[in-house]
Amino acid sequence: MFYIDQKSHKSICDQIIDNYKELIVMNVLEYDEKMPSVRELSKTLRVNPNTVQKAYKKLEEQKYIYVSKGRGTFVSNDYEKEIDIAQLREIEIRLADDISKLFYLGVTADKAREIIEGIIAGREEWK
Amino acid sequence: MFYIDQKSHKSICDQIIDNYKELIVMNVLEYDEKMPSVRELSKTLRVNPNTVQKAYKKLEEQKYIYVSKGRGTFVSNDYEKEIDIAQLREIEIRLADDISKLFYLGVTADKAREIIEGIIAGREEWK
DNA sequence: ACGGTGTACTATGTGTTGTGGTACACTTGG
DNA sequence: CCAAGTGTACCACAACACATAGTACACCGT
Repeated sequence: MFYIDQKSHKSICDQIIDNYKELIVMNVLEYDEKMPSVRELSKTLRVNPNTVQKAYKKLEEQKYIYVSKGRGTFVSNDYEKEIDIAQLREIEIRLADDISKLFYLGVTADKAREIIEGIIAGREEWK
Repeated sequence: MFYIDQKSHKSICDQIIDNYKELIVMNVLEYDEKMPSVRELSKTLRVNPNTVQKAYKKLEEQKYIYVSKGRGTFVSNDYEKEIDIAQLREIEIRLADDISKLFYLGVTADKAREIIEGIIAGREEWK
């Protein structure tokens, strides 16, 4: 399980979303595995049930989980099927923006490549 | 000159900051060149003078511009001298976060490299 | 029928951002 | 010298996002 960083710049809702995406994509959680209920997770993480519900709703919209009313929420594997183009564009814009900021700091193109290769390599190790 | 996107997710203040960093780093504005006054720029961009002032203040803190009280604000070139480690770390974290999101979408490591190389190459052309 | 589940809604407090307005100190040019 | 232009520093206000608090309803399985 993960924990919530109250001091983070990221909203609690986004932290829940990203942590679960990580767990699901890395297959720590398996297909059809039951998620904690909204009320239970809100107790565990000590956040408001509404915040958890908001996170679950977005995860469901993006097909990372699916819902069976009255039974609970479960891990899906539909997320693999096709890449969401709109979200991809959004991330590309943010990446371009942050890479620009590297240049503003005086980082050279090669140094930027080096930094990013380090990040990607770091992720691959765990996969 | 640039313009402000009122619909952007980025704050007006940050838009001013980033646009000027771009102009300064790309040498569109030269060393010692006079910047528009706070009041003038606020009229041009149709935003509040306080917002422009906030942006100028941050640009001055980061040595992109310097101020001569009563005379005006001018482009600096001190930004080249050394890389701000704290800011670099911040950007690295955001980059790592966005690259993670690429993985969540099902993008492979090689495809991620391709996307990022495209962004960097795009910037280099203009330099 | 009951308890656990997801869902929906309203209301409230807080923090950030942008705006509006005022005041002051400084420099330059007439 | 003085007026105009400049940066700087406040304060108050509105809008918005976020998290919280509480309530109510519908669904499912035992």
